[in-house]
Amino acid sequence: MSEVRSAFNVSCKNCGLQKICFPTGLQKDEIERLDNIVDRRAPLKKGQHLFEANDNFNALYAIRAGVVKLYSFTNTGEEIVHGFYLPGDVLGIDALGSRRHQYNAIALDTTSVCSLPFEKFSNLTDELPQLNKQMMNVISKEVLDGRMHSELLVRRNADQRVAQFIWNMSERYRSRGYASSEFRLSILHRDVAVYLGLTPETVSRILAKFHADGVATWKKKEVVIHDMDKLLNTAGIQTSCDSCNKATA
Amino acid sequence: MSEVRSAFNVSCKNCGLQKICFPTGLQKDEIERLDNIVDRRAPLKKGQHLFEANDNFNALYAIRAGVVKLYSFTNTGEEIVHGFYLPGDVLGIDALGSRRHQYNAIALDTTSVCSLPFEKFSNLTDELPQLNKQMMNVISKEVLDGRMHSELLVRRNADQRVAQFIWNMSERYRSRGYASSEFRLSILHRDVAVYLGLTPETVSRILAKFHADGVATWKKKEVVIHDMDKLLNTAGIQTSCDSCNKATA
DNA sequence: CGCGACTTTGAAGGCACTCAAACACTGTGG
DNA sequence: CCACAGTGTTTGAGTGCCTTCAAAGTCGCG
Repeated sequence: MSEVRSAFNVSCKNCGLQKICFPTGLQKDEIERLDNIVDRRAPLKKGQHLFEANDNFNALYAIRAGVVKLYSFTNTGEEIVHGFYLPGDVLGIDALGSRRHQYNAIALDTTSVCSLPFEKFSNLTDELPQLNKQMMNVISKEVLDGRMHSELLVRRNADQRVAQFIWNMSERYRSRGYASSEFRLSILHRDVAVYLGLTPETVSRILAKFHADGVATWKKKEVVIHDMDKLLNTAGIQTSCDSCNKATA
Repeated sequence: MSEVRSAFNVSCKNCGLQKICFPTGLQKDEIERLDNIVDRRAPLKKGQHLFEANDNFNALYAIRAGVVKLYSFTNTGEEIVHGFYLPGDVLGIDALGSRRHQYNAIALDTTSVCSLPFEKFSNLTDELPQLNKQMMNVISKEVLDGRMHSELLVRRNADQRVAQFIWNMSERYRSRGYASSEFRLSILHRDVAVYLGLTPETVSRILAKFHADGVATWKKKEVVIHDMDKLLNTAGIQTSCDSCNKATA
């Protein structure tokens, strides 16, 4: 526990997430300036909200540890899950335009965040071109993430959706330097189902099949990928297709 | 024809789309500076690409007249339609991070755009805070648009999707000052189907039903909404639900 | 231990897809 | 001006995937 506690208070320059988060490409003294405006609060407990829809927009949040679910509701009261945010990811982009949060952000596990008061951060981006560029990258990532989500929901069957979700999580852990074929995932199957536009029952059946087929196992928050090729195949992702996105007509 | 031609060369300060596009909130002299960097090209003919996936990112594009479809392909060669862009909308956000376009943008009709060379534009945003803010709004809109698209694809049946699409288009025309219950829509049913994650056959059947039920008619690029309440009802949109997005658990 | 929340498993049904064929519209060339 | 090809739309019949509903099973925590 003390080990975890200490991890909560690391400064940007000593943070292992530099490559993912805002400091990317910044000089040492620039990181220091960023560091100075970062507000490190006490970690959120599981079930606590980082912000809620309609809250005033005060800050961007960089996740240091844990998982956050971004969600809202339809007019009929059904939950919509927009995404899951891992260490190094940035939350709050949804409020940039209106200065009010559009969605709810809830911790799915004990979660620690770095808060970046937007006024100060905005002033800093004016002075540091590299930080401004990185801000663009972060926003751009948010846009592409949304598109990827849509892509997942269009004309992909349930098997492909679940397989792609597992693969995507694996990739995100890999890019952060963690094991990619075996990792802990504090996300309920129920939440994944909603995210993928499926029912919990369907997800359960598919995970059972994946387990039986030796593709991957997801039990009790522990994910193990047994056969990456099979997983990619099930997801409908061929690795050798460079010109797929090229316009043809 | 000469009437159309002249519309292609209007400067920002005389453009009817100020409220939608970048000039929002800018002072007269600021609009002039923006005007100076705008590159107004010859209109695109139907079927011409504004840019294609993997193209270098040179400029943002503001649509002055016409319609543009943003699309790509899955690894299996199926088309994915990300959205349709109307006059006043801004295209090219997808390339902000990587400096390469991620998707293809094709004109669905004769289309005129204002090109904003990104280097110059970027320098200008550094000098004009209001423009920078408006840039944030534009990007933010792109993010929310993506989320709305995902929302449409999750747990909404075919009827609701089509109804919501028609309503959405109607709203977009209304916000631009055009008639909202009767408008021209140069989008193929086929493209709408792909955008909504449906087949053309399904869309056709639903439009036939909407016509029979006196909800709306869409024939030969002409959309007429007969009963807005019925349409909203079919789309599953109740207008009186302020607290729907509020977190409850 | 016992409760609540989540997950698993089974059976039945419906919505949207697939396949197929006819129909309508558009532009082109004879 | 008409014939005709190409593309998009409509309509019908049959099927399959995923949902829905229901109930039992498991996990986590006070």
